[in-house]
Formats: sequence, C-alpha cells, structure tokens
Amino acid sequence: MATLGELERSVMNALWNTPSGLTAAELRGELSDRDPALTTVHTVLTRLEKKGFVSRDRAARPHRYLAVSSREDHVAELMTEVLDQAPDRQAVLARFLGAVSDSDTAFLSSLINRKLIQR
Amino acid sequence: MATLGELERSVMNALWNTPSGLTAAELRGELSDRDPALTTVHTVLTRLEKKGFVSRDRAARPHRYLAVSSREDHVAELMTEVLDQAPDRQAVLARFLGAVSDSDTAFLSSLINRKLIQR
DNA sequence: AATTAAGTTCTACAGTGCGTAGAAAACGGC
DNA sequence: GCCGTTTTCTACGCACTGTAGAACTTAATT
Repeated sequence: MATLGELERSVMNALWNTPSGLTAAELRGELSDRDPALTTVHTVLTRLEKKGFVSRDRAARPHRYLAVSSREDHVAELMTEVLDQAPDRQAVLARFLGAVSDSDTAFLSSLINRKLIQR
Repeated sequence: MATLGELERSVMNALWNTPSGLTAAELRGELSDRDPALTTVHTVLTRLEKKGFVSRDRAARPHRYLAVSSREDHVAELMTEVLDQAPDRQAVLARFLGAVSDSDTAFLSSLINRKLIQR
C-alpha cells in the first residue's frame, strides 16, 4: 500500500472522523492548526484520490470527499501487509502477542473463541 | 520507526539472513541482481546505521555489519506501531483476526492459552 | 620510512514524493 | 455575457533514496 505524508494523514483522519464526507473548504477548517491554502487541500485530496484512499462526489457542487475505507479497515490491512513481509509468521505473531497488553490479549482470546465456535 | 527504501530493504534482508554479520563486499555479493558499486553499499550501510537498523564492528578489518534486531522483532514492532495508530484497537483487532488464515488463528489461540495459564 | 593495495569516508547529483500555493481554467447563477 | 466560486494546472523547495566518483585512511610490505 502507498504510504501517507503528514498532511495527507491529517486529511485522512479528518475524513475518517466524518463518514458523511467533507468538502475541501470544510476540510480546511479541520486543519486550522496548519492552516493550509485551499488549493493545497485540493492538491492533497487529488493525490489521495489517485492513491485510492479517497473518493469524491463530482456531482455535488462543492465536491464531496469520502474515505474509501474506514480507519480500522485501513489499519488492519496495514497489519496484515506488514505481517506478510516476514517468512516466519509464527515467530512474528509470538512477538506481537508478547508486546500487546493483557486486555488486548483477552480481547483477542474472546474473539478467537467466537470465531472457532462459529463453524 | 524510520522507513526503508528498496535497496535498504534488500540489504536488511541479507543481514537478517546472516546473523553472524557481513562485510560490505560480502553484502555486495548478496545483491548480485542489482550489482551496486561497493561505495553504494557503504553509503546504504552508513545510512542504516544512522537509522538504528544496523550496527558495525569497527574493530574487524573489513568492518562487519550486523542487523540490530531480528526480522521477526522488527516486523512485530511494526505491527504494534501500526496498531497504535488507531483509536479503536478492538475494531482493528477484530478485522485483523478476520483477515488472517485459520492456521494463524489456531496458532494465536494456542499462544494465548499458554500466555494466560502462565500466571 | 616510503609505497601501495584495500578499505572507508566525503561529496555530489538525479529522481521521487510531499507540502506548498499561485495562475489559469471551468462552472453556474445572475 | 459577467462575476464570484470552485477546480485544475503548473511549479517550486525540501527531504529521502539510489547511485557512485574522489579523496582520505589504514596496514602490510619492502
């Protein structure tokens, strides 16, 4: 998957927080800390669209921009992508499990139980 | 964590495959597909050292380069780092678990059981 | 100590990606 | 057809990466 720059990430975060989508002007409002020019927002949105992270409604009169996938789906996909980099998946999974918190582990455990029962 | 370029990744893979470390010349041999100049290999190694991925034995006469952490540790760390990006960890974990294979799930299950028993 | 081969560091350049935004064009209501 | 709004085009600087020659250092040998 393509990687995101800092501003691109901020834009995606704003879009992920607003499932109904945003216009470029609205988005600019969400980035008041950086206060970029409106054209800068447009450039970033166009690049994100090309990268497949964003879709836009060209029918709407200020165009409306939407995140293609949820933040959770995105992050989960990144995780599997990273995991796939390693020849020894099990060694990675063991270390991963060693690194996460007990509550994460417990949550995974309950998920797995449900997943295993379900067949 | 810093990110790796394509040649940098190739170098890391070679080092990960050789825990005893490699010299620049040996490394160059491992990269015969790209066949970079020796100085190119040196440049990359120096950058990887600066990034903290590689350590070098300056006492050895051709310097010996070693991966600082194993590929598995590295990938596991990337996974947790990615996971930490999301506010809703559980939603991500659920999707992640939905995406991995049954054998991965089974392996995680056995690991978790051992982890839970162990206290 | 001077020579020299091997090894290391310095310096530099081209390509790419990202942040940045002005200039130009297109759109749509009046 | 004019004008404000919105979108697209074009471009620049910076940082990172791949690339490698030039210059310097080291250590063995005569």
